[in-house]
Amino acid sequence: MSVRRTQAERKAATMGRLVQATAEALAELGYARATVSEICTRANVSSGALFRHFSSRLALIVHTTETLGEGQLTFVEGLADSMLDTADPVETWVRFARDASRSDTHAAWREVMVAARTNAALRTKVSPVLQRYERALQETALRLLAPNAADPHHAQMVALSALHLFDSEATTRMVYCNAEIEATRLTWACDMLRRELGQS
Amino acid sequence: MSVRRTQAERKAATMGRLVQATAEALAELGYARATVSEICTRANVSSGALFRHFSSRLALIVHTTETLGEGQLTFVEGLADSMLDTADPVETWVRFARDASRSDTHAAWREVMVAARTNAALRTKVSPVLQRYERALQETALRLLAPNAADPHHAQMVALSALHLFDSEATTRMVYCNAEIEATRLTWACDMLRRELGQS
DNA sequence: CCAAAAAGATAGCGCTTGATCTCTATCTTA
DNA sequence: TAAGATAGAGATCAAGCGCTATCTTTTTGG
Repeated sequence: MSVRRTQAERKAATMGRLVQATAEALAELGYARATVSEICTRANVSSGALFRHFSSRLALIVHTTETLGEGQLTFVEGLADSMLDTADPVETWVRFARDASRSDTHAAWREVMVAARTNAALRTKVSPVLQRYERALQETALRLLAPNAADPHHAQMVALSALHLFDSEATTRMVYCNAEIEATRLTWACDMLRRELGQS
Repeated sequence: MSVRRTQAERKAATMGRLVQATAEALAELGYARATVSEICTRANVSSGALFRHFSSRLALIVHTTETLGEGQLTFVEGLADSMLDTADPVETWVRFARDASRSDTHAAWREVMVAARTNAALRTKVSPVLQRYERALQETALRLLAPNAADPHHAQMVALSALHLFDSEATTRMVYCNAEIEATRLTWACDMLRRELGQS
């Protein structure tokens, strides 16, 4: 070892490991069981070191949530950029919606949001993060799906509703999975979205 | 006081109080913080008494979940019965979907389902409960919305997807509420559902 | 009316939690 | 290179957890 690193580099490295470990623990174990010691074990960092960089478990989780949101946004924006002149943006959007909803990233994100409902301190910290995330997502949806929509608000609402479709499905499918419905829902979502956005 | 009751009545009464207290604690505090002592305080029952009737906290929560599911089902079936020959069953269904999604009952239900994703013991116990619930809901939806549907499976999927729309909304609206979208979504859901079911 | 049984209350056990404290290792600056 | 600042380690703490053993109260059946 003995690679010489600046303090800033050391700090960034361990903070990065902590954020990733937090996301994994949230996805695998849920909010309540993503404990400080669990996260420290996964990140290979002592609890003393954790509390040097984050004032509390709450601060660490909020920071992790922000990072997850930013990651998702850059991904979907890149997706939109590369698909702007594609034949079928609706299929791209629906596929993204389902895949993203089922990802570990989204599982961690949802754990935080569900916990925020009953945790006032977490909620106030995370509410603006969710707001920024949804706003950015709306804009990207509009840009990709209905750039010339007569009623942009309506088109955005429809696009976000498509996300909701798979978001709720992803929440319960780990408990009880209805494969038949899931398959038909995917194709139906594409058809329905085309119909609903087509009248612009 | 000193009202003389049979042992069966005493037992049923305290079990009922425990179930209701569990549901309230789940809705208000979430799965992790719906602790045994919290539930006992709300139900005015000692923890010793709790563990006489329920072998573990898990057993109590599973039993509460079953009770909540049955309650929802009898409610929606009653709704369907009284609305069978109504002019606009779609509006009834969508209104029910949104109101139910926002109820404390559903909040408690969702807490259990979210916890089940990362809790294997809870998941195996609660999976058949969710399965029965969804099956019954599908049948009722079909009976109310599209009794003569050419493709019953498709109609059921569309009806359940409408539920998902508001379910996901209800999860996040406590953290960040977009009133504008919520309002337009309600009317759009009715219109969309009519279009999608109308082709039977 | 009274023993047996069932229901309920109380105390506390073993364990885990988030956070803090002290101390050492490493890096930075003069 | 010495002095000071930052990063990390690890023991420790009070509080709260699910659960059980034990005791008291209420109901039951002969």
